[in-house]
Amino acid sequence: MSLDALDVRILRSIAMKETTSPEQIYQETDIPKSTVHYRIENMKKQGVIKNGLFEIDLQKAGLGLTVISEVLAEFSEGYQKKVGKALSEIEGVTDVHFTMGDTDFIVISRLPSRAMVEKLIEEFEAIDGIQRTSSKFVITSYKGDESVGVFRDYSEQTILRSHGLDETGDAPE
Amino acid sequence: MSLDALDVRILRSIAMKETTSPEQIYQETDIPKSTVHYRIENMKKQGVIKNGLFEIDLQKAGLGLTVISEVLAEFSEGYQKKVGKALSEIEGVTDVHFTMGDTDFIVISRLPSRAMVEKLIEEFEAIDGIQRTSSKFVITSYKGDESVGVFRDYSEQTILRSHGLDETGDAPE
DNA sequence: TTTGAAAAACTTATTAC
DNA sequence: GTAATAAGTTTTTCAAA
Repeated sequence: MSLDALDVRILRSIAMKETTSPEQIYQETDIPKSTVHYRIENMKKQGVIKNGLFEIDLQKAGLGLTVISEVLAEFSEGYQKKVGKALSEIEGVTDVHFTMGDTDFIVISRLPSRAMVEKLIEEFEAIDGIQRTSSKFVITSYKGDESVGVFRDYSEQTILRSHGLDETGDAPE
Repeated sequence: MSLDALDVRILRSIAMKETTSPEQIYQETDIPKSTVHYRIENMKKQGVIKNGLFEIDLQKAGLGLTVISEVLAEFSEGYQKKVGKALSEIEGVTDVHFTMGDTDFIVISRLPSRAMVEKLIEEFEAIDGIQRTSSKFVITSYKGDESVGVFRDYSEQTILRSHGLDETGDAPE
């Protein structure tokens, strides 16, 4: 199953406006209620949308690659908050935990493809105060592999590309 | 803000039946629709429930302690799946990722209190094939500190106790 | 705070384009 | 895939306890 531009716009709207109401999704996206309804039912059938709370299956939504990173930052007054926020804003990052001990941050990211990992690491290292990062790939997630809010964490473009589509929703030539 | 027995039953029902519909919650819990509605509105006002998709604020729900554990397991045929499942079933565990590299599993748990950490580690180490674990506390989560499904991961008892209540929902003598 | 019943709002199905 | 409408359900409100 592959999502198209309409699906992605609907899923993003669900995540951004935090609603599942066809009426509200219509107001946000201008996609007619009846179409919204039709698409959502389809995505349910195909397992992309998992329940009445509209949890998203990350695999099926094209975000099947999970990366766990340890991020070491240098100490300076108030650095923790600044770095924490900067990490949170990187596309694909879904969890940022500041921990006790020598590692500082544990960051979890969901990406469409291996190609985006390099970009992710670069963005980590571009943050002022970050000293060192160490990332590992997740092979299988036995728990915690769905999410309600992920679509907040990506541009429409990124998701479309992960399904082999350009911004219009057509396959690029 | 503190949840009571009714709130907890409603939140669990939302997580288990995967719905936010007052009608369905009523069928599961026997709490009248209008009461369900009243309680949900209250929890929204207080920030326990965060949006139309009913994401739960873990802090406010009494699950504010996050623990990240590395779990090293010994290799044997098919051990990965067995251990992954066993880890997933431990109360409080919300994420289990099997990774490339020497660490094997990264496990994330949400707990009501420090008192439950010891129990958690014991349960890890009781699993057949687990060699070594290393856990750290999360001090602040800059992202990823809400969840739709958490209430699936606890018994009603555990949540009630974390709010200083016994199984009837009354404060114990 | 709880509740049952009434009113209001919304979703879903249907039809035609 | 869209649009409009009608039918069916559901949520939400409300006044009383």
